Amino acid sequence: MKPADYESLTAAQAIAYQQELRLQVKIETLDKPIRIIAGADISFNKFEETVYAGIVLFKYPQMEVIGHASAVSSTKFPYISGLLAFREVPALLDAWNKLEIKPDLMVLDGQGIAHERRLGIATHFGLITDVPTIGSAKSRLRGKYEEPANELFAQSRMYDRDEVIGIALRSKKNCNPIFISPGHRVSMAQSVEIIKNCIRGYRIPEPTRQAHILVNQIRVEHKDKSQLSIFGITL
DNA sequence: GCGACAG
DNA sequence: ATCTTGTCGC
Repeated sequence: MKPADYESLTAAQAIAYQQELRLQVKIETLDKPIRIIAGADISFNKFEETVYAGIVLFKYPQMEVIGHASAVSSTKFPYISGLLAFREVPALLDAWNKLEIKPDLMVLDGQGIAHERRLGIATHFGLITDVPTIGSAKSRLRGKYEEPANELFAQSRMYDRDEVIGIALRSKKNCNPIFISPGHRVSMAQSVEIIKNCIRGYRIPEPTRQAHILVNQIRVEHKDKSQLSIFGITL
């Protein structure tokens, strides 16, 4: 199954595919050094099928931006909780293929294994590109956890039954926690350490924060361009 | 049946 | 996710 064919899947088929992919997920220690890290995100206008995907590259752990790539794509797959990857991965893959340099690890906006079938978007993307990934979500999808103390980097485990599927991390004091989980080919402990190293005074870690800024401005520019054409203005 | 529900 | 001004708290 190719990401380009996700559009034709029904929700039931998508779930069945996740059950297949689940068997290939590797949550293990990454022993290769991380020199380049990337952040990825998607933006779109409500009610429209166009999606804007972007990936930003950073030197790690300095976190200096060293490059980026983006792609404008289209999808008919609706947003369904638990099936986010089928809507966003195809566009992200387009941006990924345009990348001059491939990162050693990528941070995605969403869950890794902190998912009902352990197949959040970060896990899904890592699996099909064979790149180590980490999921950094702004809200919880799955798992019970206790509120982390209101101190920088306070954390608490997220449980699904007896399994630890993620960590609720206070990335900034007086802000709600973010939810970290390994996506593919990295461990839980590494995932949290790496994300902590990516925090630069904001609640959202730099990789996804910068990727979000990138795709948002691309979307707005694209919107301005289509608005101008309505008025018959050409540039 | 009811509540929950990444982006 | 996106639409949006002010506003309350650290």
